[in-house]
Amino acid sequence: MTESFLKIEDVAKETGLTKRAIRYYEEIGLISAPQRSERGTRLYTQEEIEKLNKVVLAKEVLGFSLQELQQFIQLDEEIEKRRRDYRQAPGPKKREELHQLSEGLEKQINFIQYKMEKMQNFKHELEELNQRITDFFRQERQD
Amino acid sequence: MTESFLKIEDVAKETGLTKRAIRYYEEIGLISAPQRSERGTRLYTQEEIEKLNKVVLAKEVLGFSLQELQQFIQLDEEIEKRRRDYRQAPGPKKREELHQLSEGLEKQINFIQYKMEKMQNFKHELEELNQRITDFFRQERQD
DNA sequence: ATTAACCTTTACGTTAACGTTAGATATGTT
DNA sequence: AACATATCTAACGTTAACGTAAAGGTTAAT
Repeated sequence: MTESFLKIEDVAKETGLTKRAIRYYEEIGLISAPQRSERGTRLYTQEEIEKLNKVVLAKEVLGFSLQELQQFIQLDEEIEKRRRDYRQAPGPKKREELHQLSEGLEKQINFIQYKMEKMQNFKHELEELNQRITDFFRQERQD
Repeated sequence: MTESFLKIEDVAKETGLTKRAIRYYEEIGLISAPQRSERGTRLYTQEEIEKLNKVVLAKEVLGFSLQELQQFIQLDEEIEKRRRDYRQAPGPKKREELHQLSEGLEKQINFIQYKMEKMQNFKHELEELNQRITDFFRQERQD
């Protein structure tokens, strides 16, 4: 019946990570420590799995190191926190922090934009090469 | 007067790599060995620099490992070779090779496409976060 | 009740991609 | 000619991101 706690192997299967990697991510503080059962077994929530999936995606797709990811996550969490804390009462110092957060975000956005443009170029080159090959076959059929 | 040979430090400056990295890339076969002076000093051509710059770009932007890059480069070189060799006389076995090249290219293209889509999603998320922050400031100005 | 299959921590091993140091030449400058 | 610089090879060092093995405890099933 009590079905909602997930052990580490379930998490591993859902994220594609190994159990070792998951523990390692926790060890270096990339993800926060999950709840434990009375005997010490790690129990994960669905939310934590989604967080891990995000990590995996950002790592594999963006090619970020775990250190870089840590900064992203930190950014993300601070924003979440701010959103809760200062909904009605953003003090004057906090506004400065918000500005800095925004600047950090813009930097990251530009960086991704830059990467995407370069990737587009690269893709274009590959497509041109492939076009030449298929052109060759087409030409041959007209023999 | 003889100005056209570039020593390794020049290459390092133009590519942003270290001398060690350049020798290492040669060592693992990522780039081919350049000419040497009589006494053994590596002498690079402009073409080789451009090749290295491509490597740097692909590594940093695409987040590829040197192993993955090796496959890309191999692909690229084989295509170049084929283009010279079989312009008029593509034997029957070679046509099979061409097909395989094309398949390899398409895989890589799809892979890049996949990456770009995920990056787009990621970028969107960051932009939404940033939007919330700037929205907050805008709202405040209407106080 | 004894396997089998999990979980845990601890700790040493591994691979990629270089960094660093050493020792021997080479080149360029005054 | 001497001196600072740069180049070479060879070899050991380093860091990140885990892999793997050992030793022990728990739970599930036969």
